[in-house]
Amino acid sequence: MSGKCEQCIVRQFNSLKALTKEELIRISDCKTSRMVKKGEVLFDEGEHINGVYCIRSGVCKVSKMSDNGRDQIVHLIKKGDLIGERSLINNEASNLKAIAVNDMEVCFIPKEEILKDLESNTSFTMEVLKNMAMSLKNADNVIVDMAQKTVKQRLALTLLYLEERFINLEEGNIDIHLSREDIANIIGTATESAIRLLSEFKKKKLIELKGKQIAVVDKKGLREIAEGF
Amino acid sequence: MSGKCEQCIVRQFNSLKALTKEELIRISDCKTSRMVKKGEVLFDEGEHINGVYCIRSGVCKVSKMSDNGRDQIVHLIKKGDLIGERSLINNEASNLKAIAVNDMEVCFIPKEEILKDLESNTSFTMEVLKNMAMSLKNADNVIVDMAQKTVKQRLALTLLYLEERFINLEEGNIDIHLSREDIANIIGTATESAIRLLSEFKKKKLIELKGKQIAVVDKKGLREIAEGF
DNA sequence: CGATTGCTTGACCCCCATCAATCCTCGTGG
DNA sequence: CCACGAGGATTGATGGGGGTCAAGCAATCG
Repeated sequence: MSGKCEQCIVRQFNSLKALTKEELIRISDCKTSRMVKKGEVLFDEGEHINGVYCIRSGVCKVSKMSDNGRDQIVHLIKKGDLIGERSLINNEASNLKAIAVNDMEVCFIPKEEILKDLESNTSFTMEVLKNMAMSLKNADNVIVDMAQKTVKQRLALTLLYLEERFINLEEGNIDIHLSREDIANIIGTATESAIRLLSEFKKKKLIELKGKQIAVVDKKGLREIAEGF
Repeated sequence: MSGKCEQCIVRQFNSLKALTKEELIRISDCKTSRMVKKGEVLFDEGEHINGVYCIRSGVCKVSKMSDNGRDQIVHLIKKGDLIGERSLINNEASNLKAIAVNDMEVCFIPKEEILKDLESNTSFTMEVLKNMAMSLKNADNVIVDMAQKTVKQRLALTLLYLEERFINLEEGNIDIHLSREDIANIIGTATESAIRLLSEFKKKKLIELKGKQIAVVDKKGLREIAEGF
């Protein structure tokens, strides 16, 4: 069922592109592939992942449960992304939960193999390091936005982000089906608040709601809102 | 004025501990030391740092300006910490500003030297990687807290954090002089709100305010507040 | 076609941002 | 040595954002 890593296009999008052909063949031999259906849990908080997932297709939401019982979504992972490096590197159980937003195909590479390459292939390690540095910078930005911006601003930011990462070029829609609750859990607010603001944005012709799909119409308008008029 | 890295205790606290004696001597020869007075800027947003700072003494607050004109403090850096790795690794200008909270003594190690060691010393690279992974996990937690917790909860968390990292064992105080505005800028709220909550905590005997110093009295009580009663 | 789940809107109220006024605490210079 | 000014700390008043509860509506599914 699973193909060969050497021929897999997906790896061009992540750190694995720094591996040599030999390393890829070795990885290919020990990896396992797996389908994850929409709504299924890829891994849960507290679980030892013991490896890295490489996403071949589909999208998953990565969240953490807060004390108040609400899930906060901290990442959206899609085709070409790696996930699980952090827990692997500091050798801890995952502090995050990953749930498929639509059907996914993922490859699992066991810990030892990745560690072997991290030890021996410097340019691979540097790639991983670069990715982490980017994620870290990104996380700092999110912290600032969460701390300083209103819910309305955060929704505008989130829509722009979703448009950028998940646009369907043919239809102009945001091409993942997130529930209103999911959206609320990205921006960190109550579902009702998110809904109300969405309909406000719609009224102002900033977005369109085609059935359940969301399409960004006025990027500039959203950007202005996100930055505070 | 500056000592030798090989003999510097501070490096035990950060990734530099993974360097060999020879590497340390080389670093020692090309590093520069510098005093930064309270309130002075170590580096600013948009600045190319071109190296890494190793903090020998003192504390600095690392912040990012939000669109609304308020500084959000995202890190507090103290003795033994390294800062600047991220910008170095992805070769970008800093997106953060660092200001000394009290007088500091810092060593600056130029970019090329660090990169040289990253390329050649795997265990050093892995140390850096581990640190990043930890920071990243931490950042995710902060995002969740910012998104989901009330200002009161965030203040309780912040006080516990400050107590843990900056306690003065003799006096039981939190041993850095942060202004009320600084504290507000950590939790992401207005100065007045922070002040009001501090005096509420004092009334409930959770903390004591000795002059400008803050001392945590009832950790358990604060923890309960932080988790939502 | 019930029934469960998700979406939407209304009503209510509390938290918190904002503006304003006062007090406190220094450092500085007369 | 004291007076004064400036910046920080504190408290009060006020209004709006957004969380929560509740009810009605649409959609999906066995």
